[in-house]
This record gives sequence, structure tokens and C-alpha cells, in this order.
Amino acid sequence: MKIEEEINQKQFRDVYEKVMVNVLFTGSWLQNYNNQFLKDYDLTVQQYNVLRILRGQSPEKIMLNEIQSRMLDRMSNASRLVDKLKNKQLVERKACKHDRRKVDIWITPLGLEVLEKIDAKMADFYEIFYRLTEEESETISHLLDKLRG
Amino acid sequence: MKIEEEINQKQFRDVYEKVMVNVLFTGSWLQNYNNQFLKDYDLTVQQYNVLRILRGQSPEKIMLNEIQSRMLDRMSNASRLVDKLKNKQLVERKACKHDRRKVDIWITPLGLEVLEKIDAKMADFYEIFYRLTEEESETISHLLDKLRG
DNA sequence: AAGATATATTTGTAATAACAACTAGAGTAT
DNA sequence: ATACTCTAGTTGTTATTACAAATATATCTT
Repeated sequence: MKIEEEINQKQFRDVYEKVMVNVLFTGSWLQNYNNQFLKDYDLTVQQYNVLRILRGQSPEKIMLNEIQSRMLDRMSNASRLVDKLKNKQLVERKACKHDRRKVDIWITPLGLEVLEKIDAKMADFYEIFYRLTEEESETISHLLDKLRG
Repeated sequence: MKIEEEINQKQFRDVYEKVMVNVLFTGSWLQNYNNQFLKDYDLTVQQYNVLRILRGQSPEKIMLNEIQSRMLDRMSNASRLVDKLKNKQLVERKACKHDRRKVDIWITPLGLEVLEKIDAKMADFYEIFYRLTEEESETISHLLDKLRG
């Protein structure tokens, strides 16, 4: 559905206003879609994302700063986000030996297990993306990169 | 900057994962950019958006439901959002005569004034979009429409 | 008209986000 | 060593978001 119909706005001042609205709207739409899917696993998009960052690094440990710099929404509070995951026993945290300002964080076996469960259902989730060809997906990615400068 | 570098992730499982991450990331990035700009006017993106919806309709009144259906982030709470704007005297609200379940909402002269001030600075704000050609903007919009189905 | 159902909005709440202030440890210069 | 500055992370506070439940009015059915 065209963005004009989606938000019931007849027209935009120009294509730039339209693309702005469309990026904002689609981002919000996709985040909702994600959250809906992840609700079964009691995770938010941001929490899931942090778990994936940690898995990508596993079995290496990683510090909070590093997590923050890789997060999709950098405004969320990485420290408390890790807290939540720790409470669910999906990650572990310990002060770094060499530099006691830092904390080492790593994913637990349970965390990996949860991610695997999610992976198993990923095909269903990804279905919507097959509305796009691979080439179209590349095009969006490329142009969004360009927009961010 | 490429999304891979932006979030420091070497690779994605496929182009679909990449486009998902990119849409989420860019949406969040753009929302932050917007909020930063609007901070001078003590408005959030959602509040600004509601004001614009009301201006589009002005001097007609509009009901809450209608606002909600046009919002970019439909999960925000339209009722309390209008509250905030009313406290700032940017909008007015009154129970609808014909159907007392509904409320009529409309933008005040002060609200219009604030929007005009923002308009005056819009050129600065829109600068980033000129990284894209008109054609590229149309392409993004079209493909995002397609993604949402 | 009474009761059931649908619609529009508000309110309660718990979780999360935004932002600033604070704490603690490391590095650096004198 | 002392003072200064920088870095990493935590904590406090307020606003916003997400979701469900409650309220109030309108509409439909019999």
C-alpha cells in the first residue's frame, strides 16, 4: 500500500518529504512487526539484537561500549538492557580484570538456546521480505546508506 | 556509510537480513535527527506530526480516531499526545455535538504559528535529503511501499 | 424499550527511552 | 605523588510507549 494511503495523506510537498515519512513509518512498522514476533520469546527488538551481537562474538567476551556502538537504537540504555538480559539469565557480566572500569559481557548457553529457537522460526518471519527481490533489497540498502551520508 | 560499518557487523546472512537491519537502523537514525531538530520547539516527532495533520485539515476539526489512523507511530498514545499539545495551547479539544463519544480536535493560531516557525527552518533540515536525487527518493518510497505489502 | 454489541476515548500500569548527573578507575603532566 | 583529564559504566528522573481495562455513548436486535 502506498504511503499516501497508509497514513491517509493526499500528497506531500515533494519527494523528499515523502521519503522521510516513508522511512519513519516503515521503520516503526517493522519494529512493531519484529516485536510482535519476539513477544513469544519475551524479548524486545533491542534485547534480541544485543543477544545476536553477543552470539556473533561468542565465546569471546565483549564490553558494554562495544555493544552500544553496534546497537540499532543507540538511544536505548545499554546498561539496563543488559540488566534485563542478565535477569533472564541469557547473558553474564563480570568486571574486566585488566581494566576495572570495563565489564565483560557474554552470552550464556541458555541465551544461545533461545536464539536457536528463534532461528528455527525465522523462515516464517522473513516471509514478508520475499515481497522484494534480492536486487530490490540491495537497492534499498544502498540508498539508505547514501541517505545517512 | 554502509550499514555493515555503521553497526560494525561484518556480514549478514543474506540481503534480506541486511535490508531489515538497515530499515530499522535508518528509521531510528532519522527519528533522532528529527527529534534533535524539533527540540528547539519543544516538540517530539509524533507531536509535530499530529500538528501537521491538524493543519492539513484546518480550519476543519478532526476526531481522535482520525488522528490515530494517520500517525506515523500508531503505538503512541494519541489521547495523551493531544493532551500534551493542549497543555502547550497548540491544539484545542471539545466533545463532538452530534456524537458525544467523539472529540473534535483542531489546531490553534498559536499552533499554526509554531508550525510556520518550523517551516522557516525547514530548508536546513531537509539538507540531508539532497544526498538523494529525486529519482532515488522515489525508488526508496516505492520499494518500502512494496515491502509493507 | 431493554439488552446486547459496537465504537470512541480515557485511564492505569509497567516497561522502556531520553537525557543528565554521578562514580570509579586509568592515563598524563608537572 | 598530586592534580587534571579522559574513559567506562551506573544510576536517577522524567517522559513516552505498549498494552489492557474501564467508561461512556451510540447503534442494532428483538
